[in-house]
Amino acid sequence: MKEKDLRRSLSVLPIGTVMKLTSLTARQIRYYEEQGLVSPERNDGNRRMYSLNDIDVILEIKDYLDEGLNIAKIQEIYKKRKEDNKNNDTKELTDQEARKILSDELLNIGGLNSHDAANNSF
DNA sequence: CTTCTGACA
DNA sequence: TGTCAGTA
Repeated sequence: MKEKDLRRSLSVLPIGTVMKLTSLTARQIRYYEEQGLVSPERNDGNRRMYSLNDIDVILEIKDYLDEGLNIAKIQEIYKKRKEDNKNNDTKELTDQEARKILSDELLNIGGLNSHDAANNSF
């Protein structure tokens, strides 16, 4: 599985492709990099080259944003996720661990929704 | 033509 | 965020 992982980490997509794949504007994509959420390489002429991994991350960012999270929250989530990866560096994620990470992220989302006062209807 | 940085409404 | 300017 390392071959695919390596390929997935190859930065070969110009920002124009990322725009089409994520339905985001170049402005937003660059902004997310500014916030440290993605780290595209800089090949020729100082141009950003994204990897499939980056696409995945950006898509996730878009999802979180859609759920009402701000950049700060997303940064926290990724920071926590990084620490989690440090914890189990040599072994694969068990289903339980994956669940824990996901629920933890969802917890972060739910605990900070200030825009859904209407949700009190249940 | 496509992308980059900085800046302003 | 959108968008314009001046480059590379």
